[in-house]
Amino acid sequence: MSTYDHKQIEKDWQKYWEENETFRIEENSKKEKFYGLVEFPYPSGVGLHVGHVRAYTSLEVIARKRRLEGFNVLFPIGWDAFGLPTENYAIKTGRHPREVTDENIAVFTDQLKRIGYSFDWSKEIDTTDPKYFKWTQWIFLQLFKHGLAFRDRTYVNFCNGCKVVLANEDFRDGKCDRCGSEVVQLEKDVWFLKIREYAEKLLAGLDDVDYLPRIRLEQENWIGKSIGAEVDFAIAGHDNALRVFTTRPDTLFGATFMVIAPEHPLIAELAADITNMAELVDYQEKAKRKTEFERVQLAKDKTGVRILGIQAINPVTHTEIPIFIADYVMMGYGTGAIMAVPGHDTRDWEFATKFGLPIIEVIKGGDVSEAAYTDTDSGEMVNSGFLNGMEVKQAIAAAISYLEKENLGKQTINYKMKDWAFNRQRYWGEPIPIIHCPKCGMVPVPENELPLELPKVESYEPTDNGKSPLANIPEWYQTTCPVCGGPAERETDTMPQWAGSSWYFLRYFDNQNDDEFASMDKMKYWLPVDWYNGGMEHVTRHLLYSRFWHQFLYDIGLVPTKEPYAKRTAQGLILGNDGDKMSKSKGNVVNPNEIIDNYGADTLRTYIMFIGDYEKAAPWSDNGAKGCRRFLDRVWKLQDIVTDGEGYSNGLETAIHKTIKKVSSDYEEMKYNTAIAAMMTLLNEFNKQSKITQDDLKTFILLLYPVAPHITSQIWKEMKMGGRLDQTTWPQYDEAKTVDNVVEMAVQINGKVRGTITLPVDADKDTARAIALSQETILSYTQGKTIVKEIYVPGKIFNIVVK
RNA sequence: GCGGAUGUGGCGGAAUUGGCAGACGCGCUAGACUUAGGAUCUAGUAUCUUACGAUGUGGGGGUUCAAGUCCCUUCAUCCGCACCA
Repeated sequence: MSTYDHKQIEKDWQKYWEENETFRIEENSKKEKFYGLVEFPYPSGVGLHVGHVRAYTSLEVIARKRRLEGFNVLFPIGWDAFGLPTENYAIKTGRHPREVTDENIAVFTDQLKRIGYSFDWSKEIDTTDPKYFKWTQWIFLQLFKHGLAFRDRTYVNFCNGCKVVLANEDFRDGKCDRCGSEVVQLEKDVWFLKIREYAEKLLAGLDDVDYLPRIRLEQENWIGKSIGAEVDFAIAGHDNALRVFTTRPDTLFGATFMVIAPEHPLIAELAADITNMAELVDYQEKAKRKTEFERVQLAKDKTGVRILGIQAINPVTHTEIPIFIADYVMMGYGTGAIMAVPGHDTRDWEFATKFGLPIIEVIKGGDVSEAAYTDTDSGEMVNSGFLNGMEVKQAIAAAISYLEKENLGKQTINYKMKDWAFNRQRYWGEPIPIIHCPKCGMVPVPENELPLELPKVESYEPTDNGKSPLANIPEWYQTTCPVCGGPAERETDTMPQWAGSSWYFLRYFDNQNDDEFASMDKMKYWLPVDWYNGGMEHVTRHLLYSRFWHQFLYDIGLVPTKEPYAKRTAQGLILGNDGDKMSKSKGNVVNPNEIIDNYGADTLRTYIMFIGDYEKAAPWSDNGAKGCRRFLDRVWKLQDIVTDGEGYSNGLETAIHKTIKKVSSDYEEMKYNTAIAAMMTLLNEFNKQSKITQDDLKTFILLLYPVAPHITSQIWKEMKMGGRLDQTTWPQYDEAKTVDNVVEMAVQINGKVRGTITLPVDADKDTARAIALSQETILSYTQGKTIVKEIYVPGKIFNIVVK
């Protein structure tokens, strides 16, 4: 027998698959399809991470299995290649991002091929390819034309290091996610997409798909729906009303003051009546200088300023109450104003205590002089006029119907999710295809002029004022208006990185199409994605953004399914061997290439699938990887013990049928670790037998093939098992043959195991008792005692209760 | 603060509807083969105990013939959201 030379074997088979186009999809196939999608990588300079390997190998296993099950399988890969790291690197080294990107893609491609993934490379896509982003821009224009893209002047988060405006999601703790620099507030005109209009659809759509529960939950939290009421508080002596959002209209009688966000427009509206304007402006200035992080995280001590000169009127008690500005109220949520109920809200209670404001108990149960009483999901209303004596739920309904009857308010739904800040002030992104005309306003670039490409320039460094580098290139941004023909300027912002990934799954199966982003016929065949796997870090933003685009495209009749992904799963992190998150600074990064060189791609794949519970984080272990190499060595050596004989060996038949069943279902449930454990167990059985038939080995090889395709293909070839392994069919099991005829069963006395008996699986209780009591040790426990009860579960347990 | 999850050997982790806890792998121990072993093979490996046996799935309590699994309570860790009105 030849030796297991992983380098040669893997090289040979990768070449064979490439030359034979083994994994190319069938066009116009009558076969049932399977679309397995993995999150396409950002091709960074550092190369592939073992985390990618975990994410990709799982669906790789499913894809290879599906092909053997007769499906037409689409398992594609591409590049999410716009983005800051490439641009930053390009600036640093004075090279063009295009060049850097191509280089990185080449590195990633080589690595993915060396792992032996069964991607259909003819369907590769690249978000930075003009032929691709033509359609990203085109979809943006459809959003614009349907009123879902708009510009608004707001305060944005500007990173001093990257010189770029960040979405709320792109920084944490006041520091930029990418460079760690401080993030400050800057006023700017930016693009938004109205994802909030799709909040309800995005929630409802979750009922039609199969996402892991924790994924669904994170999406629901992110959308953050809450049902409450909007209530108008009149301003004494004015026609103006101050509108608040509250989830607890039942506590209206306890509202003793109001708080509005520092940016609230009411201040400007009533400036004439306000007597302490200077003080308010001072507070506004201070608030503006705080980042959102400081307002939220650091401002534990409530600050605020009372607005002098105006008073609100509580619509149910008709008493005049003061109005404050305070930065614990956010302009971005609800109406930017609240009615403060200090008796039952901790923040309001702190504020009221600090400013000496009245605190009224309206729900029985606590002591509001000591602390806010917030255990108020139920309880009895007090001090609340017509609500007195009611239960909370009843009171909420009663309050709302009162407000609606009196025209003071109405039931309202609010969402935490904000509109999607859709812009970057950088070079390496899709240009937003809009032209600003002094006469016609914002005009879309005509669709036949797409793609709107980036100018080829020397300098693409960011400006200091928060404008895109494109704003430094007059020959690019100076243009004529497509409507009036007059001089006009192009939008110089580019799209955020989330853009290209919001629709990429629609492009794979029709990646050469220049007339439409994808043909309807092909979409009708391939959509939806049957199974989408990726990281937990993308289950809110990316998943919601792409579902939003897809639902929009569905609404305008351009895609055939409401939801893009039928099923979504997520893998756990792979940690360094010290149990910490892998990072360069900790020096605990595992390079997949090293494993491939030393042990082979099959070992890498097997170990990463074996490492632990797929959904949980697991620390890398070099010894664990070595153990998997040992396993494959032992698999290779099975060739030595194959002897003549048809079918399965007598002593192995049940074990083989059991293993087929277990491996088949474990793969589907992403329990790769136990599937591999089951194959290891079967291997041990084989070796105990010291000889096996060709059919024993054949089934084993097929089960292992999706995980370790190179070694299994080679064994298949060397053992002359017939035809091509990649064209054979997945092994079947016979349910009847998965159960042992004779079982070993524990015998318990009073619930404690005192011995085991061997008996036919379908033996009755009397038989079991006879065999059990024929054993001395068991008899010694029953002698002199009375058997009061016998529990016999065939095939499981025999428990004798004695007194 | 709110929401979710997870606690099992020295380590990663297994355990249908409650039915022999610790599968499988790592590590470790002993032996075999070897010039050698950081290769390979064989055997062993939860804890306490000389043994019989007892104990054991974060802690405490409960249901049951039987609990890692069900119920109550408590602690710890991780993740998500977070002055969200």
